[in-house]
Amino acid sequence: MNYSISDLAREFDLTTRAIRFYEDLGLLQPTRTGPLGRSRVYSARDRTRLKLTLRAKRLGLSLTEAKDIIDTYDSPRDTGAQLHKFLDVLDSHRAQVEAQLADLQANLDEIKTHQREARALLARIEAAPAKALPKPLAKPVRKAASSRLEATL
Amino acid sequence: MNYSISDLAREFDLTTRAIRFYEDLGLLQPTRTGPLGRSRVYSARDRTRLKLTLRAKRLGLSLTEAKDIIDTYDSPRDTGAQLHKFLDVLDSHRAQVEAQLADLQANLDEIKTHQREARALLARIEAAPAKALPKPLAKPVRKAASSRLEATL
DNA sequence: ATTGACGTTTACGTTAACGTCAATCGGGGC
DNA sequence: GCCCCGATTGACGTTAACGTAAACGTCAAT
Repeated sequence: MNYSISDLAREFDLTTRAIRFYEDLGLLQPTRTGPLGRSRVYSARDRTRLKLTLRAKRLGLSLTEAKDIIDTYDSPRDTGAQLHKFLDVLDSHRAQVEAQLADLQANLDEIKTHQREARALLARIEAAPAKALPKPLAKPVRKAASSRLEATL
Repeated sequence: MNYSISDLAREFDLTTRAIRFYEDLGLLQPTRTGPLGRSRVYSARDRTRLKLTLRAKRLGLSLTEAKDIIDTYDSPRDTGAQLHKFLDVLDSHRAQVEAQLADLQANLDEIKTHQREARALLARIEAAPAKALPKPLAKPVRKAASSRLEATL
C-alpha cells in the first residue's frame, strides 16, 4: 500500500528528481518517515495521481493543467452545487477529449492511406526488376491520389 | 495559392513571431518578395505543413518531432529502398498513434463513468430537498463504484 | 509630408520541466 | 569503526517555444 520514492521511480521510469518536482507542484503529498521525517512515503492515492499525471502528459497537457484536472477529479462532491460544477467541468473535458480524438483519427487515416499508396507503389516497382521506369500502363492505374504532401486537414 | 505572414497568423491564430520561429526551425520555407526580398510569401505547401505542425502540437509532439515527421511525409520516395524505409516509419507511427488512442479512450471512458455517477448522485440529492442525508435505501443501490480517485489505469 | 498598418531583424527575457552537482545524513554489512 | 548505498536539500544549468522591445523600412491613404 506504500511506496518509496525509488519504487515509484522504477515503476514509472522517472528520476527521483522528477518525482520531487511533482511534489513541489502539489501533485503528490507523500508523508514523511524516519527520526527527522526525512524520507518520503507515498500512498496508493499518490501512486494513482502520478499515473494520471503521466497519462495527461502523454496526451500533451502541462503539469499544471494535469494538476487542475486531477484535483477536481479528486475533490469532495457532496453538495448539489459541487456536483453541478463537476458536471460542467466533465462536459468541457469530454469536448476536449473528443476533439483530440478527431485529430488522432484524422492522423491515423492519413497513415493508413500512405501505407496503401506506398505498398501499391512498391508492388509495381518490385515487379519491374532493375529496368528503367516501369512502362506507364495504357491508362494510368488510378490518379495516384497524392504524392508527397496533400492538403490534408 | 499564396499567403502573407499575417494571412497565416490570422487563419491559425498565431503570432507572426511564432511563424518566423517555425521558419528558423525549418518547418516553413517561404520565398521572398519586394525590392530587397524582405517580405515572406508562403505557398500552399507551407500552409499544409503549418497545419500539420499545429495538429502535431495539439497531440503533444515537440516542434522538432513534428518537423521530422512532416519531412519524411514530404520527401521523395521513388526507389524501393526509400519506400521500404517509409513503410517502416509508418508502422512505428501507427503504433504510437494507436497507443495514444488507447490512452484517450481510457480517458473518455473515465469521464463517462464520472458523468454517470455524478448524475445519479445529483438525482438522489435533488429528490430529497433540504433534509439531512437522504435515508440510505434498504440495500445500497449499487456499490457506488468509486468516489474520488479510483485506481484507473 | 505625415500617419498608420504591416513587415523585418536583432537580441534579450521568460516559463516549464526537469538535469546536474555538491554537501550532508542515516542505516546496513563487514 | 569504516564504507557504501540511498535519500535529501539547496542551488545553478538547460532546452523548448515563443514573448517582448527597439529600431527601422515601405507602401497607401489622408
